[in-house]
Parts: sequence; C-alpha cells; structure tokens
Amino acid sequence: MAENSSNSSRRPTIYDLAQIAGSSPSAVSAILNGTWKKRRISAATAERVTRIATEQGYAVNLQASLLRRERSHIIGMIVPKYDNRYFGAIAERFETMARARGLFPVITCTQRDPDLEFEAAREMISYQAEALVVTGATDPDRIADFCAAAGVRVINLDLPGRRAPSVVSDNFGGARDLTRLILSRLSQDFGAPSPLWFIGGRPQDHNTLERLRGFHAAHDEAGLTVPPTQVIMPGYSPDKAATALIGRDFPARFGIFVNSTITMEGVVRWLSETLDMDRVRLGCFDWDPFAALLPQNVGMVEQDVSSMLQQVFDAIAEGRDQPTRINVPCILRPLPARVGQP
Amino acid sequence: MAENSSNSSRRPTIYDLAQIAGSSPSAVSAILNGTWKKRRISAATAERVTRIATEQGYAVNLQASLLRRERSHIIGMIVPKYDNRYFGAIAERFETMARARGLFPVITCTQRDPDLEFEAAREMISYQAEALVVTGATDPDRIADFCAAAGVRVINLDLPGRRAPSVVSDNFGGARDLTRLILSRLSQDFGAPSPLWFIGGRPQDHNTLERLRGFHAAHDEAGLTVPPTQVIMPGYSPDKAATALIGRDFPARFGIFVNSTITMEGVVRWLSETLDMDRVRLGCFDWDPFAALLPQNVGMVEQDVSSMLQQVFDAIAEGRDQPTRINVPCILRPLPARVGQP
DNA sequence: CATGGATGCTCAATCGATGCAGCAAGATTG
DNA sequence: CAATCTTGCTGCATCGATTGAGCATCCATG
Repeated sequence: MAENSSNSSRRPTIYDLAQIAGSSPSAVSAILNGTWKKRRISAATAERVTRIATEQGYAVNLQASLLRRERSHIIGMIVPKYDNRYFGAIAERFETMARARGLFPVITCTQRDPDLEFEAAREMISYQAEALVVTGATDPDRIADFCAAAGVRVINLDLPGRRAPSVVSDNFGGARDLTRLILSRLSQDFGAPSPLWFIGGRPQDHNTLERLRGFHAAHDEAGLTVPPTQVIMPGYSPDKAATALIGRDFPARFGIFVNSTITMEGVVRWLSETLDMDRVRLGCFDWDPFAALLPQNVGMVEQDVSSMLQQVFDAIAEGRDQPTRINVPCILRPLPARVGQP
Repeated sequence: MAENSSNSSRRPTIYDLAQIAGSSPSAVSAILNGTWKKRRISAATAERVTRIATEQGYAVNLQASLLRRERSHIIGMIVPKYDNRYFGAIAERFETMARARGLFPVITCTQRDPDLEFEAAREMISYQAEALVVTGATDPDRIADFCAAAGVRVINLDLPGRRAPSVVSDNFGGARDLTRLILSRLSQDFGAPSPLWFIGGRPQDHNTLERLRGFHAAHDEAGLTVPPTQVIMPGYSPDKAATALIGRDFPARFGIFVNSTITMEGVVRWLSETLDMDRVRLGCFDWDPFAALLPQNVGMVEQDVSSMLQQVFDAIAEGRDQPTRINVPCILRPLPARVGQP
C-alpha cells in the first residue's frame, strides 16, 4: 500500500513532502497535525498533501514535534513484574485509561530492582513524561525526590511513599477479612480453630506489615494468639517460600495465609510434594482464576484495580502533590468447598 | 536530595547549567553525555558541572537529544494482552534482553484490536523506534507494509505474517505431542481411547489452524477420526468458551484439548459448574503454574519464550528482512496423575 | 477606483542537545 | 624567540516540527 518511491533509506520529513507537493513545510505541518482549518489552508491542498503523506509512508517525528510543543501527553508507569494477574491488570487498565484521556502510556518493568526502578524513572522523565505512576517500588521516595526536582508529578501505586500521593489497597482490611474467612472455614472443616501460618513478603515491606496487622487483628477477635514462628517472610518468590517451609513441623490439620499469588506457587508446590493436601486450608491475598480452583483454597482477596487507577488519574488531573494516602477497599472472594469434610 | 533552587516550575536545560557553572552549553553537553574526555574538558570542570546538574535535578531532554543523534536505540513491541503467563513472560524477557543490548524497550498492549495495533505501531515509528516486534497481531502485514515504507525493521512474533520475518512456536509439533499425551492418559485412566474435543481460538487464526493440524495428526496416528462437531473455535475468551460448551452432549468419559490458558479458564468454570470433574481429562496449549495443578490436567505445552526472543534479537541484529519463518520447538510438560483411576 | 476584509498561503524563529570547526593561552621544540 | 603543539574550551549550524507574523491576491463595498 504505502510505497516509499525514490529515497529508500531515510524517513520522509515535512520538507520532503512540501517539495513533492509544491508547497511549504508550514502548510504540510498544519495539514498533518490537524490545525489546517484554523490556519486557512484550502481543502484541496490539504487533501493533496495528505495523499502524498500516505504514499510516502510519512509518520511525524515525535522527537521534533514534542521538542517544540509545550505538552508531551506522555504518562509513564513502572511496574515490578508481569508474572501475575494483579500487575498485568494494572498495566492493561492503565494503558486503556490513559488512551481514553488522550495520553500516551509508556510502561516499563523493573524486576523489583531498586536501581532499575530509579533508572527507568529517570528515562521516563527524559522522555518528558508529564506524570509518573510508580507501582510497587522498593524505594519510591528516591524517585519522588528526583521527580520533584524535575517538576514532574508522581503518584505511588500499590506501595506507598512519604513524598508523593499514594494509592494503595486496604491491605489491613483485606487481610483481616481473609483471615476471618480462613479461620471460620478451618473450624467448619476441622473443628477447633487454631492460629494460622503467614507466609510470604518481607518484614520491611509496607503491604506485608499491614496485612500482618490485619492477620493478627482477626486472630485477636477470635481469641487466638499467633506464635512468632508461624510468621514466615522470606520474600515473595515461590522458591524462597518453598525452601522456608521445608523441614518445619506442622500439626495434623492447619491453615495458611499466603501473601501473594507468586508466593502461592511455592506453597502449593511444597504442599503437593510433601504433604497430604487434605490436612490444609489456605487463603491468598491477590486473585488468580486458576489458583481459585485449588481445592484447599477457601478464598482470595482481589485488589480493586479499576478503582485504584481511577484514583490515580483523579490525583493526576487534580494536580495533587501532597503525600496523601488513599486506601481502596479490596474485594473478598470466598470460594466454595471443594474438598470433602472429614 | 536533589533540590531545584530558584526557577521551580521548569526543567533545567544545559543552557541553565552552563550559566550557573559559568561555562558553555557545549561543554555541559559533552560532560553530561560522557564524551568530555574526547573533547578535552578538564576533570575539574567536569566534576563541577556534574555536581550542579545533580543539584538542579537535571535530566537530559531525550526529545532534543534523539532529534540530533542518528540512532534512537529505541526498540518497540506490541503485545495483545498481559493477562496470561505467556505474554507476560514475553514482555519481561523482551525488556531484559533489550536493556542488555543497550536498547530502550517500549511495549504497548493492544487488546487484540487491529486498529489499536496499527495505531500503536505508528506511534512507535513516530518515536523513531529502530525496530518493531509485532506480537500476536491480528493483521501483521498491514503493520509490516507501513514499517517498510518508513524504513523500520519489523519482526513478527507468535503469529506469522507474509511481509516480514516471523518467529513462531512449532504449534503443529506442540499440539501433536500434547494430543498424544492426552490420548494416552485417556486410555490409561479410562480404557478405550476416543477422539478428543478441541476448544478455543479462531478458524482464521494461523496458530489455531496449526495446532488443529497437530491435533488431527496425533489422532490419525492412533487410528482415530475427530467428528467436526468436536472442534469448537469461538475465540479465546473464557466466556465464549464456556458459552460454546453449555448444552452440548458429552460421553461418560472424554478428553479435551484446550487451545490457551485463557480459554482454559472458561472450560474449567464450565466443568466445575456442570459436570462431574472426574469424567474428563484435559491438556492445554500454554503454561500456567496454577492451571498445572488442576487434577484433570494431564499436561501443558510451554512455549520457549527465551529461545523465541533470542531468535528475534538475532534477526534484528543481522538485519534480516525477508519474510522467513522460524519455528521454535515447544516444551511438553506432562503432569502427574492427581485423580484416582476408576 | 481606492479601501477593507477575507482567503491562502510562506517566512523565520524556536524548542534543547550535539558535534564540527575554530580560537586563545600556555608548553615545548629547534 | 618564533614556530608548533597541546590543552581547554566556545560558537554556531543542525536535527524536524510548530507557530506567530506577515504578505500577496481576490472580491466586495462606498
């Protein structure tokens, strides 16, 4: 269809098109960026230039265009990983919502590496991003400081920071509700309720601590005390979780609070390799449609990605930059019993 | 840390830094882009300017920089979705490999929408991307034509096109191996082997057809013929799969070939709502760690994302632009029996 | 037929970084 | 001590698109 006629190697510019069309670069520019009516270019010229642009396979050079324009309309996001439904949904929803607002979304994935997070943020700023959404960052304040100096708006998502507005899930409430659910299913299926195990995350991690607080709150309500040895925080990775569980003693019947779907992979691998799966009931923070089908799984906490991103875009639109904290309630998804009660 | 001293609103440029440092913009530019030794700037000046840049929260304007430089080092990718492990792994691996090669990866997600795919490709070209990886696109040839006209290299990934090199999984081989596995497990668990159902994908979709070919080849080997009514291709979405399955008649014991993990969600929902799960054995094209734990699942086909992307980067590095086709073998992952044999 | 307005353009400065050409001051050499 | 080399810079054109200012025509009006 589009056929670059003569000069095969280089991309055509408005100067090339102007020469072919026998008009000026200004006219071509106005025609191709849609301001031609305002600039009183005739419809005939506009059509001719547009046709030539298509024939030549012209695409505007955004580097040149953005250099001149005052706004870039670029909005950046960094996410740690794409290996679970939560961050996948965040990325997809962010792109859709950004486009709906006439913004150009740029996302990059930083592998939970603090240096890569910072470098990626710096790159976004170098691309003249108008705002940056920092998702699940290890060190959001370092990025916020840099963005403040550069005059770029930042919003923290998922993990809060002290130097910019943060939109996070109500980790406390979600974890408390999930813990209640696991405890009630435990007593329903196994009789006497006993304190759960908590597995996954890091002691330095804000979300892990909030969830642990909800976990303890639900135990307190039930008059239970969790022995410190039952709280295991070796990071999020499946391997670390599985390794941390191996060789421990567990009672005949027990329950587990799993801190993320990624951790859940390790937990389930360990369970299936070493234990009679019927001895255990578990619940998991975060949603995954297949994990929801595991027979021992009594419930999952789905984070409300749409509402969270709505808050993010509201904060950006309003130009908020005080370090406020917005807590978005989670959605508890109880799962039907799939294992026979003994 | 970084503190923008006086003019709070706008980002500092090399001209601002030059004024503060009492030197010229050229010197500042050379110092900050690392060419200062070659340009015989003294270490003292370099250090002073670098300090001032940090203090002012300077970040290079890549729009201006890239406009001037001859190479952008940007490499673009479009992916359909982030809602499964396969595309998630592609995105993560692509970013890592691109960075390792000194390239700046930009990925955007196009929701399986052909117009959005094209618009996204055009945007990447406008950003002066040096190459574009088109993953799972509905209409890769339209994009390839546009890129050819603009003189930008394109590689198709996952779904092949006719106008550019394509790197795809060996869908035929993978599907044949998986079908063999399901059939053998079926006869092992249920006795007599009978033709499987095939669910998911679209009849226009290259990968679906290749997998269907492998599916039939394995049946042929076993002396079985699949009735056409057992091949159901309503798209990939869980809802469409579940809807297509409702109300059909199935024998007492049977097997299903599921065309993707996304489709698998619908299949499993339908199974759990309407059928005794013990009646069925299934296998799925694509890998998901939780889906692997479903007791009826006898095996999954993992696509070799690392090898595929290695081929993609090789093709880009070699400057290949003939429409060659590279088939990357898949990895069959048989799963242990988890349901009691009757 | 001079005047004023509308129409349909073109000119040229500009955005910020880059890099070649060149220049001044000091050091070295014949 | 003039000639040459080295060191350490600065000046300026340039990349491609944008945009305010301006300049010919043409037509209508008094």
